[in-house]
Amino acid sequence: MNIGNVSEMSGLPAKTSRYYEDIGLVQPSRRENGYRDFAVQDLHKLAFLGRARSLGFGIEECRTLLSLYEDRERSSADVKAIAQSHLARVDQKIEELQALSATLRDLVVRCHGDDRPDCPIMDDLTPSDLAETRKHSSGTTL
Amino acid sequence: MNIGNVSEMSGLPAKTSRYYEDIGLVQPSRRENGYRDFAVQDLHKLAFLGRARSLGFGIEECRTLLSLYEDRERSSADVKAIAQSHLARVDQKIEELQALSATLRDLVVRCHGDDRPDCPIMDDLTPSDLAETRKHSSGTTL
DNA sequence: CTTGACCTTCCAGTAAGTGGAAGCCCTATA
DNA sequence: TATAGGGCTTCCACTTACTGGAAGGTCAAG
Repeated sequence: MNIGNVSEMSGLPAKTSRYYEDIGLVQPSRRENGYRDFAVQDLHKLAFLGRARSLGFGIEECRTLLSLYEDRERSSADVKAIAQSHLARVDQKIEELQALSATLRDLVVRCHGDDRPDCPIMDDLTPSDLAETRKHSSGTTL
Repeated sequence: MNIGNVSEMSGLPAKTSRYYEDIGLVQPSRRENGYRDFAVQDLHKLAFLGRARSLGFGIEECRTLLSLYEDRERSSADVKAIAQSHLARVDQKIEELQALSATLRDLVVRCHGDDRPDCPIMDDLTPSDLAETRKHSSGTTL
């Protein structure tokens, strides 16, 4: 199967399938002309990866999930543990964003939003206490 | 003021201040020995940037906010518009993550999590309908 | 034979920094 | 005065998970 068909059937862009080969998630064989020749199993793997990625699993988690996926003997506990830790990260991120949303909403409500320079958003961004220690929690990834 | 002091007082790592100089957010002067010499205004700007970043504003938004911050004549409407559009993105992201959380939670609950290979998470990740079109919404940024 | 679609590789760029190496500069102490 | 340390400099590479694009080979149709 050519990469174009795989792309169509898996929903992944061709570039992504090539990238997944680069990082060793799939190993399609090659034809004499150099074209990749994807087996049905590769297609399944790619579709699996697409689903897992759309659920927010990171690439390395996907790699683990994929090895579990291929292991007919794997325990469901292994899979569950990964999903649970991912869920915890997602929920944590939601909390952070909700706090952020509340702050922004408050700022936006308090800002009259006319052509006067006076603005509570700016006031809030302008710190009086410069030595305050702030955590850069916005950098947390999923 | 040396970069170390600025780092301490602004809460930003020294590397970040250098990076912000690289991308033109601050322009500290230099001493004869090549050391950066930050003025109090630079310190204020960096602290402002730290706050704005921790509220999730992107660098380019920060650049705009900073120019508004420096413009004593700017209208609060300009600032409000940026904050509002950012708030909308944050809220959108929260919704996406909540949907994700619900899906993951459901999967985790349904998985018995023992040493049997049978696992609803895997089943769910294994698509029966390969031609289904899925959006890769997980890639949305704030 | 040519056109156009499809395939290949490689390079570069994204966001926003972070880590590390090599090498000055400055100050204090033995 | 020599040296040790800490702070400062630049530059390069790495991070995540791709995506865009250029240059060029392959294939099927007209």
